[in-house]
Amino acid sequence: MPKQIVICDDHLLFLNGISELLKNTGNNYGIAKFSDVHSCRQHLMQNEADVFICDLNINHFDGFLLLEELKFQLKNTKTIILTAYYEDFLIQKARKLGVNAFLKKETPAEELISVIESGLNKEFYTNKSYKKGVSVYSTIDEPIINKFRISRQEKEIIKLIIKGLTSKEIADVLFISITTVTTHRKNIHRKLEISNSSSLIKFAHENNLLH
Amino acid sequence: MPKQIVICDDHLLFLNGISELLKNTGNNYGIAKFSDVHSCRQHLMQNEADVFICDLNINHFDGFLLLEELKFQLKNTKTIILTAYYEDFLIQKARKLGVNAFLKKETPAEELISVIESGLNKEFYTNKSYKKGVSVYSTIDEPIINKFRISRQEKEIIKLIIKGLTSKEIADVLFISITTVTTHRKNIHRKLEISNSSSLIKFAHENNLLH
DNA sequence: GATAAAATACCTCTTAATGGGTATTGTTTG
DNA sequence: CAAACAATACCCATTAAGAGGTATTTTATC
Repeated sequence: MPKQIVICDDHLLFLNGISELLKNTGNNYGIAKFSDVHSCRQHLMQNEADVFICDLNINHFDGFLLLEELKFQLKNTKTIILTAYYEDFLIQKARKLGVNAFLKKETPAEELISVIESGLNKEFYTNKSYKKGVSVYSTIDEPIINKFRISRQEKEIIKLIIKGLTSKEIADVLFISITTVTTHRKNIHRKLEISNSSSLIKFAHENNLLH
Repeated sequence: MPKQIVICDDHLLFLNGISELLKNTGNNYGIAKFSDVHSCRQHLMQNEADVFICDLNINHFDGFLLLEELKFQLKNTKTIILTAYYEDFLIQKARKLGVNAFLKKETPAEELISVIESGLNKEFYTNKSYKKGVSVYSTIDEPIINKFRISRQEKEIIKLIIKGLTSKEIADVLFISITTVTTHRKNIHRKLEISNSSSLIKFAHENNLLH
């Protein structure tokens, strides 16, 4: 199930840029983007979002106001403030408002994605260089792929399965025998404790091991 | 020959976002991105760029200074200032400095690309409606499912396939015969012009039809 | 150089999926 | 009320995938 992400930022290039960025993570996010508060509010009142990312200063409209207004609609939504203004009092205000994360726009994409992907809990996250006694999302999970000891070639085959290739086609593009592909698929299934390719693809998507 | 574009902005998300945006235009741009002035300067002194996009305020370093410093290296380069600060005096300053365009970050991607693609001349461009300030923009990626005439039950079955269920299991949870499930799968394949469940899942993810 | 891990490949058997049909019963809609 | 669509269900045959093995070669790694 892809996460539904709503982004509100009046910087169109930023809005489109971040949207492309998230689309290309392979996480298959459903993305709704808004550059004005009004249509964004309307959307959030009618649709449940998993993640809501917003700027603080959207066409001179206070992002905090929007968050307060939509407090009820956003109770099951991870809220992330993404802004150029990272003053301590703003961070504290966000925290009190129940915002889940406060990120500056200098944040590396990896960090943003890890915040998006971490479970919705009631902890508060902000960029590490600005933590002052605030709790930080505890773990940036090390690649699950290592945990399951999926090898390079196995990973390669997973990618091709996800692309929709059959074992025969995979054998052809990797210049190996179809029986070898079969063996790899078998080993992958054993390691991940699954028994069909749909579950494999599900696993791959959930654990973000697709590039 | 693909255009070589150099981008300098300390907002990493913006930097990466805009980079993805430009990569996905199909214009085959060569893109070098920098979040600090020093490595950017070094790059520009050694490599010729077709387009140089920079912020004015890169880690508190004045973008104008960088442009002045590199005036000689940039004589054949289209220079674009892309910034959140669009004060009149900044625009005039940029103009005097020989900058080719001054864009605010609210600029639509199309406008940026058209500036990049327009020939290098000595004219000066800035956003036409920059006094008005209100650029409204919102899109929600509309379900492609209607286009392919996937029915409610077919969609239900797609969702269960994605969950990793077999036809037998799907039949059980939907209280229908396994042959019915088979028929539905067949019809789905025909409509989407695919021939295995991996491709189906890929399609579903790409077109965001899983919720 | 020994050992472990990875990659290769085959055999056999079973189960699942796919693609070609046909056909009945509702449901919706112009 | 027809016509179109959706949902149901079965037949047939073929192909693909999955699960149990075994086994050789190549590649790291200690």
